[in-house]
Amino acid sequence: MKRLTTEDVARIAGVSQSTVSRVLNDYPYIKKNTREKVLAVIEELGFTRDEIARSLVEKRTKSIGLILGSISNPFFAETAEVIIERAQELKYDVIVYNTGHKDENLEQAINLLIGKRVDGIILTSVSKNYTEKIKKLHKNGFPVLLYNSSLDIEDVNFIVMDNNKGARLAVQHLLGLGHERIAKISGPSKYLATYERTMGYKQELADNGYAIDGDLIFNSEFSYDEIYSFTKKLLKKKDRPTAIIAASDQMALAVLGAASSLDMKIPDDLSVVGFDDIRLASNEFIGLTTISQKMDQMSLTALEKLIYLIEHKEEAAESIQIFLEPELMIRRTTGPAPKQE
Amino acid sequence: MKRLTTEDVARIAGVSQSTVSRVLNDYPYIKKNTREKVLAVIEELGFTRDEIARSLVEKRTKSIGLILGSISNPFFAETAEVIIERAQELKYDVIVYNTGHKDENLEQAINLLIGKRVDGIILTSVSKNYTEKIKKLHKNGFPVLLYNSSLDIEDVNFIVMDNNKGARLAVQHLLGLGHERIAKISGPSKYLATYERTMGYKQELADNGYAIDGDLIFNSEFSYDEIYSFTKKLLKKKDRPTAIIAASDQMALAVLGAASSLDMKIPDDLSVVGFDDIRLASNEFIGLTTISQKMDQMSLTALEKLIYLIEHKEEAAESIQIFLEPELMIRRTTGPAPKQE
DNA sequence: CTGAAAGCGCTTACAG
DNA sequence: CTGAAAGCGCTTACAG
Repeated sequence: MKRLTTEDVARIAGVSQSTVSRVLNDYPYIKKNTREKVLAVIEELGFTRDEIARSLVEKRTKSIGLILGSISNPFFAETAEVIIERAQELKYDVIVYNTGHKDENLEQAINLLIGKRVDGIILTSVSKNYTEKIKKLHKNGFPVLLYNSSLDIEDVNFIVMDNNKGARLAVQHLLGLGHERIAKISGPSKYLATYERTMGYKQELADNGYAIDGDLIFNSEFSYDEIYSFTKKLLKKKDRPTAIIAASDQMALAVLGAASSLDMKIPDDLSVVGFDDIRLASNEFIGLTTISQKMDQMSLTALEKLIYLIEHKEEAAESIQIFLEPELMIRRTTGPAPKQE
Repeated sequence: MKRLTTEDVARIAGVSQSTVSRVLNDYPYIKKNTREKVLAVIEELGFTRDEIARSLVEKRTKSIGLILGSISNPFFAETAEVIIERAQELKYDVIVYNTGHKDENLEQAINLLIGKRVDGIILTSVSKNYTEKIKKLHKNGFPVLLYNSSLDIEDVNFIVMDNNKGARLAVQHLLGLGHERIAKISGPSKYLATYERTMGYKQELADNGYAIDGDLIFNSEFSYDEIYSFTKKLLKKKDRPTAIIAASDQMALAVLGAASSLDMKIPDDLSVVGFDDIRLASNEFIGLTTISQKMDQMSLTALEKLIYLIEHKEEAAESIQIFLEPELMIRRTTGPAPKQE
C-alpha cells in the first residue's frame, strides 16, 4: 500500500499541506474549525506522520543508542529495562546493540548509530582501548555517557560505582568470616571497572597482611563456560580457596553452578560473593551475597543525564562524572570459613 | 559542530554531489581515479552518511521494532540477544520497546514504531484484545511477526510452541512422580500462550481422572510480588499442593523464592516446573525442571522470517505460522511426591 | 489564520 | 563515466 502523507490529508481536508503540518505540531494560531477538520481526516484515514522526514528537517531523531555488553546478562537486561521505559516516557526510543564484549562490535555499533543520527549514546563496557574514540565524540559535542565504565580522563561523561571500594567490602566481609584463601574471578582487565575490582581485592588483602596468590585470580573474558571450568579446576585443588569473589553476579552464578556440580554445599563448603545485585540475587532460593551497584538508580540517572546533555547542549560546560557508593548485601551464599581438615 | 554532507565531500574532492553518492553506493561505472579521490576525502573528513536522509528516499529504514513484555525477564532478554545479534549481521538495527505487559503500551509502541518507519515488527506477548489491530497491519502488507504468541486467525504470522502439549508434559512428569495435588501459576488468560498452558494442564489432569481444583490455579499478571505472596499463602494451607507448575521460568523462580522463604526443601517438600528453559535453568545451582521452548531456535527463526517478509513482500502469499515442539527438561526441582503425613 | 515555497541530505532517472 | 535536477515527506520563515 502507498503510505499517506500530509499532502493526502491536506487534499481531502481541503487545506494546504502546511496547515496540516501546523495542526500536527499544535501550532496555536489555527482556526478551531480548520483544526478539527484536519484532525477528523487524520483520524479517518489513520494517518501517521513520517518521523523520518521530520527528523531530517529538525536535525534530531528522538532516538538514542544503547550499547550493551551482553543483554542476556541480567545486569544489562535490568539496566536496559529501566532505560527503555524512562526513555519512552520522555518520548525517545532506544536502538539497542549487543557487542558480546567485542571491541570491533563496539566500534561498529558507534558508527552505525551515528549514521542513524541518534541524538546520543549510552555505552557500557568500554575498554581502555577506546579512550581516543570516546574523547573525539565528546569533543565534537556528541552526547555520550559511559555506564558502569569510566575512563581516566576529563573529557568524558560517565556514571560508575566506586569499584575499588566495592571489592574491598567484599574482602572485608569474607575476612571477617574467617576466610583466608579467597579467589577472585575477574573480568578482562581492559575494562576499568573490572580492573579496579581486582585492584581493590588485592589492596584490601595486602592491607590486612595477606600475600596475593596469582593462582587464585582468573582474568577471563565474560564467558560462562570458561569461568565454569576454571572454577571446577580450582575447587578440586588440594589448597582450594574457601571463598570466591566474582566480578559480577552472572559470574557468581557460574561459580555456584560449578561448585554445585561438584556437590559442594553453599556456604558450608564455599562462600561466594557477586557484584551488581541483580534482582535474582535477593530471591530466597538463590540468596546471593553481593555488592550492590544500585542499578535502578544508576540506569535511571544515566538516561536522564544523557537526555539532559541532548537537550541542553549549549549549556553543558562541564563533563558529567558521577560516582556511586557500593553497598554490601549479605545473604545466603556466604558463611563462616569451613574448618580446614 | 555542523555535520558534514555529501555536498561538503564533493566540494573538497572537486566532483559533484551525485558522484559522491554513487561512490557511497558502490555504483560500478566510476573512474577508479575519481572513486579513490572521493574515498580519500571521506576518510580524511571522517564523513558518515546520513542514513535518515537515505531512508527518506529509499523508503526503508533498515530498522526493525522489537516489542517485549519485560526485558528483565531472561526469557525476553535471551530472545532479544539472539534477535539483535542476528539483525546486526543482516545490517538491521533494532528498536526495543518494553511494554511491562500493558496493553496500552503495546498499542503505543506499535504506533510509534510505525511513525519511525521501521521495516517490520516482532511482537511478543500479544493479547487477544489486539487481534483486530494485528490483522489490519497484516492486511496493509506491513511485516509483523508474533513471537511466542499466536492468534486464532489466518491473516497473521507467528512462531509459537505447542503450549498445550508442553503443559501436558509437565503434568505427566509430576503425575509419574506420584504428585496428586498440582498447582498452576498461570499468566493472564488474555494471552493465548498462557491460556493454552492452563488448558493443557486441565486437560491432562482430567484425562487422568483428576478433578480440577480452582483453588490451585492462580491467574495473575506477571508480577513477581503477586506470585510470591500467592504461593506463600498456598503453601501454608493444610491441603497444600506438593507440586507447582509455573507458566514461565521467571514465575517458577518466584515460586522457589516463596518456598525457600518458608524453609521448604526443593524437591523434597515441593516440586516445581517452569516453562521456557532460560539459561539459568540448567545452571546446577538452580537446576530447574522446565519445558523447553527452544528459545535460540525460536528467536533466530523469528528474526529471519521477519527479514524475509520485509525483503520479499511481493512474493509473500501465505502467512507464516510455525509451531515448535516442546521438550521436558528434567532437573533438580522435581522429585517424588512427599509421603503425606 | 493560512498558503506557496525553500530546504533538510540523500538517491537516481535523465542527459550528455 | 559524470553532472544537474527532481523528489522523498516533512517544518517553518515569509507574505498576505
